[in-house]
Amino acid sequence: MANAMARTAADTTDTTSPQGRIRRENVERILKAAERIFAEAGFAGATMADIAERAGLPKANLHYYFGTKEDLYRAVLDNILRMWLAPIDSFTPDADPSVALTAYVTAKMEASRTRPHASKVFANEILHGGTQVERFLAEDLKSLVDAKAGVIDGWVAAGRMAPVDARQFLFMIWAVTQHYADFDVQIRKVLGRRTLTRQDFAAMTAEVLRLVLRAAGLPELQIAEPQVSELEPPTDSVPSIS
Amino acid sequence: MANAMARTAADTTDTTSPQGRIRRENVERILKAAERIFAEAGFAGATMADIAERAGLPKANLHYYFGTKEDLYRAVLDNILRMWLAPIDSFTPDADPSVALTAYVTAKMEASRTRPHASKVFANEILHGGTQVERFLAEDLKSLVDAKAGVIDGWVAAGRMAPVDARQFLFMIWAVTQHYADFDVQIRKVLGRRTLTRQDFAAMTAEVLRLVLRAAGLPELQIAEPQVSELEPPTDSVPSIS
DNA sequence: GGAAAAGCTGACTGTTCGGTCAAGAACTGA
DNA sequence: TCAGTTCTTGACCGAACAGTCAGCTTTTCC
Repeated sequence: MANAMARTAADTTDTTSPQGRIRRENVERILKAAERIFAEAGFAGATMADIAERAGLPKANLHYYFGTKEDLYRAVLDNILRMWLAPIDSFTPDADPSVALTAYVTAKMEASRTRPHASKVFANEILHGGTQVERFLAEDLKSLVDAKAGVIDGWVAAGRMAPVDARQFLFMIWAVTQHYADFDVQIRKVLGRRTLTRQDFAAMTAEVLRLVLRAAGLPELQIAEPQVSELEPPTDSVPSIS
Repeated sequence: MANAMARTAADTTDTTSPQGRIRRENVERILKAAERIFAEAGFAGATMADIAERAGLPKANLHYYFGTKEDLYRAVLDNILRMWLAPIDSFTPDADPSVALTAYVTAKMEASRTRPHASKVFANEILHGGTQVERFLAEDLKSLVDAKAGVIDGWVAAGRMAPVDARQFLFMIWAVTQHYADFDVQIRKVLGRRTLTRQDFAAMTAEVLRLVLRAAGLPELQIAEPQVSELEPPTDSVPSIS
C-alpha cells in the first residue's frame, strides 16, 4: 500500500516538509507533461502511456505517484484552478476602473499566451460538464464573482463607468481572453499565420483592451509599454499542434 | 461490401434521389444522437455503444450506415459547418452596421441556445487541434472572414462605426456568443441557476448586444421584440448535463 | 408473387488501455 | 555499514471498445 501514502502527498501538493526531493521533481515533471497531453487530447483521449513518454518516465511510475488517471487529472486541474482566480484582485472599490480593467485583461491575455495548455484543460473540463470542478464553480468562483460584481456595480453607481450587467461583463472578458488560447488553431488559420508570436499577442491585447474599455464606456489608457514580464522562462509562444 | 456504398451515400449527405426513406430517417437519427454524445464526451470519450443507445439502434447498425466512428464524426462536423457560415450574410457594404451587427449577434446567440451541442462539438474539435476541419478553417472560413473584414473596414472608413481591427472584432463576437453554449455549465453555476431559459437568453442577448455595439461605437437599436423564432421545435432550452 | 436490393443484428475478434505486482535498485539516516 | 524506506520498472491482466460478419428480415420493383 505504498500508493496510499504517495497519493495523499501528491493530492495535497504539500509544500511543507523537505522529505522527498525526488518526489517533488518527478511530481512536477508528470504534472507538466499531463497538463500538455490533457490539453491536446482531453481526459478521455489522453493515455497514461502518452503522458509517461512525454514525462520521460515509465508508465508504472506515474501510477506510483498518482494512483489513477483520474487522480492525476484532478491534480492537474487543482494546479490550474489555484492560479485562475488571482488576477482579478485588481478589482477594488477604490481602484480606477480603467486601470483595473487594463490590468485584468492584460493578465488574462498573458495567461493565454504563456499557459495555453492550462486554459485548454479547463475549457475542456467545462465543455464536458465540469463534474470535476463543480464545487469550485459553485463556491469559490461564484463567491468571487458575486464580490467583484458588487465592485463593478459600485463603479457604475458612482458614474465611473457606463452601465453594464456586471456578471455578463465578466463573462465577456473571460470569453474573449480565453478564446485566444482555446481557439488558437482557428485564429491562426483564419489569419493565415503559422504561430502567434509575442508581438501578435501584444497587438491582440491592445485591440481587446480597446474593445473592452469602449464597451465599458471608458477611455483607453496610454500605456508606456505592455507589461509583458520578461522574467518568465522563454516558453515557445503558442505551440503549433501538429 | 455493402458498406462501401452505404458510406459513400452518407458521406455526401446526398439529398437527391428518393432512394432510401428508411436510410434518410435512420441517418438523421444517428446524426442527432451522435452530435449530442460527441458534445458531451468529445470524440475520444464518446463510444459507438453510447450513440447507438441514444439513437435507439443496435451498434452494428451505425456501422452499416457510417463505416467507422471517424466517418460518423466527420458527418456530424460537416452538418455543423454547413450552418456555421450562414448568419454573417447580413454584413454587406450597404447595410446599416447597427442592424447588421444586431442581426448577427442575435442569430449567433440563438444558435447557442437552440443548438448547444453543435457549438460544443465544434469547440471541442478546435480545442484539440482541429485536424478534421483544417481545410474548412484555412479556406472557407478564411475567405469569408477576409471578405467580411473588408466590409467592416469599409464601414469604418466611411465613419459609420468606430475604428476596430475587423478580424479581432469578429473573434470577439464569436468568443462571446459561443461562450454561452460552450461554457454554459460555468455560467449556470456562477449565476446559481439550474437551467438557462429562453428568457435568460433574451436578457443575455440584449446585454451582449449592448456591449458589442458600444465596442463598435454604435447606438443601441430599439428592438420591438427579440426575433426569437417560435417556429422551431420546442427544444428543451439548454439541457443540464447530469 | 418473386427475385433482387436494402436493411438488420447477435455474436464474435483483436487491440488498446488503465491498472497491478513482485522483485530489485537507490536513497536515507544513524 | 546496514536496516528501513522510497523509488523504479518490465511483465502481466482484465475490461472496454471499434469494427466485422454471416445469416436473417423487410422493402422495392417488375
